[in-house]
Amino acid sequence: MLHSSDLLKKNGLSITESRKQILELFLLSDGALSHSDIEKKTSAAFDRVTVYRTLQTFVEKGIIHQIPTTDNSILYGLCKDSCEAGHHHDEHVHFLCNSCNKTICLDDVTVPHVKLPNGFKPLQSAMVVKGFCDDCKVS
Amino acid sequence: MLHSSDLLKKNGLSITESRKQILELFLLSDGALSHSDIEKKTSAAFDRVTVYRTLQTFVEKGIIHQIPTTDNSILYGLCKDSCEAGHHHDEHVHFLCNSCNKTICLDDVTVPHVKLPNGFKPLQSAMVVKGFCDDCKVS
DNA sequence: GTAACTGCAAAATATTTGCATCCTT
DNA sequence: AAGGATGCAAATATTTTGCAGTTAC
Repeated sequence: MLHSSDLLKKNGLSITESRKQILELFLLSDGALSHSDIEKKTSAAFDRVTVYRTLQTFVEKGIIHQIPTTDNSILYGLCKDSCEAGHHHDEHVHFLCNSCNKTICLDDVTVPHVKLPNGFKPLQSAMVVKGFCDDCKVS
Repeated sequence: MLHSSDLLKKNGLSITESRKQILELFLLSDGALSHSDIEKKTSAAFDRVTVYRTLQTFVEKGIIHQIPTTDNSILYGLCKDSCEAGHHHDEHVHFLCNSCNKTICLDDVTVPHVKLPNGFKPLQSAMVVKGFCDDCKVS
């Protein structure tokens, strides 16, 4: 298991309490996290501003990526190893469970290519599927 | 061309100045609009609160739909005729242009089905493709 | 006339910025 | 020791709520 300190070091970031703990949350979480999730899970141990700045830094370094949502919030998910600074490989499908409300990165499900109208040049795609996850499905 | 008053009437909404003008914006716009787009385009003729409530009403009635974004904002796009209250048919692809920054509903491009891991039950999918649109493409 | 809609005020919430202090290297 | 990261204060922005006055039907 990759430890948070290693991951920080690998990305040229200095190792601080807030970065370690916030990154640890992502490593342990099975779903994506929002800013407020992080505040709750760290019991507001860190200043709100620090959380904003830490998340921003992680996104810039390619440690986490942003997941599109239809409410006005941003969700963040851990990137796979293959992500690099400024060059996200986040073309996997995100799954949002209507029951437990977790958002899960389906790292192994890649976003399919679609045929666009003439003249449109696609560069990257994101996909969010809603439904019931494996734990919540009615079988 | 469908007129805003007809569309309001069809959805059982009373016809007011703000609803007419905001809906007109959507009918004339070639891209999706955010709350602040609407404030700008109406020159703040209406109270900010009215805009919030109008957009919410339109979403409930199925006149517009929300488009997922990775910044913390909500974009709204006009629904096709087939949308009904509480039952959106917005499974089309949304295109976000990196150059002109417009978000366009590609009504004719439906979101493809993806094979999910065992146990996941999909109900609806959303897809956003980024790139260059027809107007901005480098040819 | 009545129910629904709007605008205003204000509260609640979220985000950004500047700066002094502290911590990592 | 030096540069970067944090916390605090405060400014700014966004969203929600209650209520009184106005408008559509």
